[in-house]
Amino acid sequence: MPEGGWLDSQQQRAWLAYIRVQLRLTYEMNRQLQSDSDLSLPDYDVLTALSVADRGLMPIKVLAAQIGWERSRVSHHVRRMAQRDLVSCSLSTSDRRVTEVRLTRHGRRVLEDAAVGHVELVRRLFFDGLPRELEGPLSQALESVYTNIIAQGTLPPPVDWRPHGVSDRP
Amino acid sequence: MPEGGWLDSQQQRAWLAYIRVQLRLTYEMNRQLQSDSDLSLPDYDVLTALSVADRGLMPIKVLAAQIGWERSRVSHHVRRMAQRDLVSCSLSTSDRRVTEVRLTRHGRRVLEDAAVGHVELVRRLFFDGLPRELEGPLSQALESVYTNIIAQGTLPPPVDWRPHGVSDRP
DNA sequence: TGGAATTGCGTGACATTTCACCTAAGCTTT
DNA sequence: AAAGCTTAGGTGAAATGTCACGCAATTCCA
Repeated sequence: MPEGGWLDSQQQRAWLAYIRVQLRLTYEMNRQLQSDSDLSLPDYDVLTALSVADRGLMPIKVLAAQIGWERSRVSHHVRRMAQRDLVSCSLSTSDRRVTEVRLTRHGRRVLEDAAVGHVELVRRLFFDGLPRELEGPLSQALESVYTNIIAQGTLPPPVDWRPHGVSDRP
Repeated sequence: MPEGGWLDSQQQRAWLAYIRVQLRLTYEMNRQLQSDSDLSLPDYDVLTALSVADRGLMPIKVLAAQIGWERSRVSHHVRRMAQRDLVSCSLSTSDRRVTEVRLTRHGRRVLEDAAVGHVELVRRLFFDGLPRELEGPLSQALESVYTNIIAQGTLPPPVDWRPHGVSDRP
C-alpha cells in the first residue's frame, strides 16, 4: 500500500462534503421521481442508460457496468420493467448467450416525461447552490476522480453514456 | 418555477461527472467493505453516524435524517444490527416515544477496524486522482451545494456529524 | 382537564437486491 | 468433435428496503 494512514484535513473536508451531498441528493431524487412519475431512481438509471445507447439497446453485462449494479440485479430488474413495458429483452443473434435490453417506445416516452421534473430538481438542489465560477473547477475535479476510478477500480470502463438531460449538442 | 428547461452545457458536464463518480464509487465501497470486513456500506453508514454523535447515541429519527434513510428502514436495520451486537437500543427517559440507538463497545471496534481499509480505498480511488489544487475548490463547491440542499430539500438539517475517518483534530 | 392532533416508532406485507449456484453458448485444445 | 474452460445470464431463497398502517406518548387548546 502506498502510504496508509488517514486523510489530511483538507481531504477530510472534501470527503465530508461529498458524502453529505450524495446521501441527501439520492434521497431527494428518489422521492421526487417516485411522487412525480411512476419511476424509482433505479428505474430512471436504467432508462437513462438505455436511452443514449447505440440503437437504444445494450447487453445486460454492459448495462450493469454502466450503472454499477450486480448483473443479477439487472436481470431481475429488467424483467420487472419489461412487465411494465418500459423495456424489452431479446437474444442477440450474433452471440446467443447475450440478452439485449432495449428501450420501448413507451419507455422512452415515460423517461422523457420524468426527465423534466428530475432535471428541474437537479437544478434547484444542485446548481442553484453552486456559484457559476465553481462549475468549471467542480467538473474538472470530478472528471479527474472519475478517470482515476476507472483506472483503479474493478468495474470495466463504460462505453459512451450520459444521464438523461445531458446531450452533446449545446 | 424559476426558469424551467434544460441544463446548460457547463452544467451538463458537471452533472455527468458527478453521476459517474457516485455510481462507481458506491459500487466499489460496497464491494471493499463486504470483502474486507463483515460490514455492508449501510452498516458502515450507521456506525459512522453514531460514532461521532454526542455520547455515541442518537434517536432513530435523527439518525435517519443524518444518513438520508426512511425511518422504518433504520428501524429494521438497527434491529438486525443489534442482534449482531453492533448497536443497542433503549427508550429515552425524557420522552418515552423515542428510541435511542447507541454504539456498543464491540460496534466501535468493528467500525475502527473497517475504517482502515475503507479510508485506504477512498484515498486510492478518490484522492489519488484529484490534483491538490482542486481539493479546495471541490470542497467549496460541494459545501455550497450541500448548504443549498439543506435549505431547499425536504430532510431536516443535520446535527453535527461527519463520516468516519474525518475528525476535527488535524 | 379532556379530546383531538401530532410525533416517534414498530410491524407486517410486499418489493427489491444479493448471493450462491445453475445452464447454455462460445472458445480452445487435442 | 469431445473435453475442459470461460463467459453471459437466469433463478430461488435469504437478506434488505419500502409502504401503509397502527399504537402509544406528547402536545395543543378549547
